Amino acid sequence: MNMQAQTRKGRKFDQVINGARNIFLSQGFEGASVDVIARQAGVSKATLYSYFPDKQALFMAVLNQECDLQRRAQMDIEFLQRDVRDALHHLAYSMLEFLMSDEGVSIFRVCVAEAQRFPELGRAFYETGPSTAMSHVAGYLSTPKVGNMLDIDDPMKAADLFMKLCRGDLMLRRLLCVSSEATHEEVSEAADEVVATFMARYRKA
Amino acid sequence: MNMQAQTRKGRKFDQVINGARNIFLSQGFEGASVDVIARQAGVSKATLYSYFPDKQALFMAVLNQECDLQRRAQMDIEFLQRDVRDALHHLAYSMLEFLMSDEGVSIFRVCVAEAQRFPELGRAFYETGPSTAMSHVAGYLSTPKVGNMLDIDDPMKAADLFMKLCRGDLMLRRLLCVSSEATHEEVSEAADEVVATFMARYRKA
DNA sequence: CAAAAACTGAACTGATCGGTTTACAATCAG
DNA sequence: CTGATTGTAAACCGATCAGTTCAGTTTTTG
Repeated sequence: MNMQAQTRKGRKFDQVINGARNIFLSQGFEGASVDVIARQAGVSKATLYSYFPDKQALFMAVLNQECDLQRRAQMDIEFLQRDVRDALHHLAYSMLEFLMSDEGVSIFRVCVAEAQRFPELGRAFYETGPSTAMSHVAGYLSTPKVGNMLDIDDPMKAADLFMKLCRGDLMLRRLLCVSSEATHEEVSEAADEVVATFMARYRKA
Repeated sequence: MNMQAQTRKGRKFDQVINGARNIFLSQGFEGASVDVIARQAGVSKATLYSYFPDKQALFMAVLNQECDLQRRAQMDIEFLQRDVRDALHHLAYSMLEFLMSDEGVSIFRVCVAEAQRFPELGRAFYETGPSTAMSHVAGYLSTPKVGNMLDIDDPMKAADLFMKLCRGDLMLRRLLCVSSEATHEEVSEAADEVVATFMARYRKA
């Protein structure tokens, strides 16, 4: 039997979560009405409430799932066997691509907006998102291959710098809806700048 | 007569704006109820509605005022007659202090949260806040005094870097309510790091 | 002091919200 | 087929919300 997960508690579970995801990420918590979520999910309100005790629980479930997605998305950073400069560029590029995507911007926006109302949420997002990403980068920066090329005393601090460099004006403009999705060229150029600055800061004396 | 400004249209105008500011900045737009705002302002709801046609107009008025404050706060960055390294440190420190303050975090949070719902808002905040700040920094970086010390080809790009360096993990943790207000030591240390990285990137060849 | 302007408090409207209930239909397991 | 599970649609509840109204009080002004 391969239906142990699908039929866990009802057929429409995924519909509910996905519908809620769409609405919450675009409207925020207060802005999203349960009726609209149910309609978007193609599900009756009663069904929705048979899965989740209340709106808040549904919200947290959506964000938790999103945090898991974030976590998994960072796993493919591991194949960094190449030249250090190339690897850093690849790292910066894929990080920028996620940060600038509609999905990345939406999640970040919602988490920042609701962090006060839902204290656990902000922490959970930080841990599964930026924090683990930073750890991964720090891990790579501790590699002997990198050590041969750059003079990094504090890998965590260096990883923080690397991520700072990725969150520039480009991302700010997206968060504030000043500009829409960036072109591949803009992103690649930004990644170049990240690498240039990072290597300048940690070049061997 | 010194009451030309106080009595412009009614005595309670400032009370209304200040009350609304408190509630909007801490609760967001949807989360703030007009009754609560009126109570916080020490004013009747009827009075509030005699000043502003609706909740949205009040919200925009508050944020516009806040943008003006931001603009004015950056004017005192001008006294930069000292040593370049000192000036950059001073710049970074005061910028970090604002970014990390309760006020700075609240404004940023609300603007990011409501940028989709109020398209003008995101742009207005970006222009009066980060954008003008960046221009000011770029202006300073174009100074001959700086030119003697550093090799800056594109001042705007350099200013973007400078500001990126200020928005690090420290600020992210505040936005997501992972940690509360930072100590002066942390801020000063962060400012050191900003200057070190910036000067490494743009050192004379 | 007197008239005008500003303000109050409370009641009220109509809409929307989160959440529940009910009476019924579809699906599925044995 | 049968009976239990799962889902639906719509009405419904109490609360809250933005915004209005109004009769009466306070403040300003001349």
